[in-house]
Amino acid sequence: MATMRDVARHANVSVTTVSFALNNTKPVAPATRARIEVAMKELGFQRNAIARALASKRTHILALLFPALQHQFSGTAVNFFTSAAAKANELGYSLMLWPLSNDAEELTELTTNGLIDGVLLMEVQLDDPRVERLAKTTVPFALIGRTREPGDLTYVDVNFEDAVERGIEHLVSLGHRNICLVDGNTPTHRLVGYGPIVRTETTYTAAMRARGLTPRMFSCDETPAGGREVAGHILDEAPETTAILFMNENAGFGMVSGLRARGKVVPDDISMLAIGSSPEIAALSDPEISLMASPSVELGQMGVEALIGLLENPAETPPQQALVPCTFIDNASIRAPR
Amino acid sequence: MATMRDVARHANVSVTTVSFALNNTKPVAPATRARIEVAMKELGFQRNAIARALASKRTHILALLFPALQHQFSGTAVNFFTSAAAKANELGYSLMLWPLSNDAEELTELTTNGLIDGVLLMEVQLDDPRVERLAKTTVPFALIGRTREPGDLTYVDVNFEDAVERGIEHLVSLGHRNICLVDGNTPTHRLVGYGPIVRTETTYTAAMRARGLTPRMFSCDETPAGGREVAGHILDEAPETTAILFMNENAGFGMVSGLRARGKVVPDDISMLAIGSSPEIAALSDPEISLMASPSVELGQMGVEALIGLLENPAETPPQQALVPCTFIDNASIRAPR
DNA sequence: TTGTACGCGTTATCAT
DNA sequence: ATGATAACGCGTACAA
Repeated sequence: MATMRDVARHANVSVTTVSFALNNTKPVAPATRARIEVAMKELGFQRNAIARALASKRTHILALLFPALQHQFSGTAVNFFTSAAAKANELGYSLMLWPLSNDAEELTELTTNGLIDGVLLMEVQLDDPRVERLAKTTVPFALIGRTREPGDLTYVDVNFEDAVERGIEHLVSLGHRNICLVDGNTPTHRLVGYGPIVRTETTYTAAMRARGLTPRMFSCDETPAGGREVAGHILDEAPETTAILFMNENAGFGMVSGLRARGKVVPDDISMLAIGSSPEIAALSDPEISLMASPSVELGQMGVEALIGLLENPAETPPQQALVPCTFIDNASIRAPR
Repeated sequence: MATMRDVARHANVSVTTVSFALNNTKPVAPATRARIEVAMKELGFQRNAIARALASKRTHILALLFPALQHQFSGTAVNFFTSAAAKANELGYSLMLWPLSNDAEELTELTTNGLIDGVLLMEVQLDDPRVERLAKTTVPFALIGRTREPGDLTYVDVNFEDAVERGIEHLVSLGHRNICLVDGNTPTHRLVGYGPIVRTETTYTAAMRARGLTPRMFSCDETPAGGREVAGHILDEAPETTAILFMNENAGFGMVSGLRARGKVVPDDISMLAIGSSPEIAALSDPEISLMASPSVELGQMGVEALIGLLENPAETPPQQALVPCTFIDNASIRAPR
């Protein structure tokens, strides 16, 4: 591998000048710059990222932290990873993957060994211990999702409130008045408080009341079996239901068949609208489920952008805080009530 | 941040000794080692990964390369990423994500800037240009999947041949004799040759012939719509079919409903067996699809292990080449023919 | 067993 | 506009 010294010699200049030319740190005479560029081509030179990092104290590496134990996390995750990594590359950064068990040690080690410039935190909970821990370090970080009180933390989150509000409005405009909500029900969610679910429940309740309608909430496991079961509950306990709003991708499949088993057809008898699902998964259902699609690609891109912004404009005010709307995709699971 | 110099001073030794103690490079007197450890604790010392890399010429960073444009790639991908990253961490490495467009430049830049120790290549095609390019560099690399002629390249791949063979055997043992194959049909697959599909078709044909049965192959888009369409073709062109072997996760959903639309029920009238699918996705179908589950977690782990083996035992013979079997999960889509 | 001193390939400071 | 030279923090001959 050719080093800057080789290039410098080859071009009859000092390494300093080569560095200036490469980084545009200081003006370099066009003629010398040309010589340098020729030398670089001839030697196939490429700057050593490690030496660069050691001298400049910036590695241009970002860490993507996510819980090692996934729950649902299906179609959206890959899109998210991919778009985040692509955007990072585009901006001259690399993205590192850190599946963390809930071990505190790891996190501190990771953030203090000088390998990374910043951290992107996925699957943020309402009261996330990782956030508190990171806040004590000096490593810049951005959240995907947000805590209960984000303060001036940098974050990018899905605008579930907006999605629920628009979803209900759409259903109501079609004539639905008995709309129930079904969400997930894992131990994690109930214990630590999973933002999307809590915010969705809150918004749902408020949006229904604001229209003089009665909120009816159900929960079930994030499995088709859970969906079949809850379908029965809904028909038993809220038989007047004409539309179901749900943020439980996997259970959706079971709900369709659970309803069918009881003689109810989607969408003829009951409409269904998924919140925060992915188009790929929703399209697998029969009928294809209409959904408020989670903006996973945008989330990945914006998260990276926000973090890099934080790194490169240290004292930016105000902090980057973005709520990204879902996209309504009207497939075949909604129609006006009879 | 405390450096080794600080620790050395604090413990009244030289940095050399600290380094020896940390790396076990040379023996260190128990007493000195104790003093050093105390000093490290008190100062909260942690080695700087970058300086370490610069001096040792090993970054302990691996790159995971995958095509930026995904096709199917759903449930398995997240598991794969996660398990690979976790295994890397466990072995003292970090995993970097590189969604590459098919741009040659990027690849060479990436491999010559000294940032990574080795490369893990995903979604390897039968004649993969990336492999040829990498072979010309000095960067060690391992394949997930394999080329037509892997030679002595290090790779880990799914044993599709075994999965198909076992799948057919299972169906035949239940009495099925008219088993057709459905696979994917994207431009990429047809043009460059996608190993899993080619190998599956070959094995399927051979396995059928070996049993005196007639192979019938169909292809369709990797969408539910594609599945519905091909279901019609199958009923028209091969009405004697009693079982369908398919490696087209998304189309599977469409096939079930396409068959049902023509009055055929899975599994009563026709059995279905997915090859290389994921349990999560297969469970979403109604009935739940029986499958040969892709060993994505093992693949991620083994790929990383193989690569690290290559890095740390430079002249290992023979090269690590592993074929990982699928796991048969018998859900509810198979039964004996009438 | 421990220490001295140099090298790794850049960036950054201070001259010129 | 360009150049010497000192960091950056750690690994490792070589010496003692």
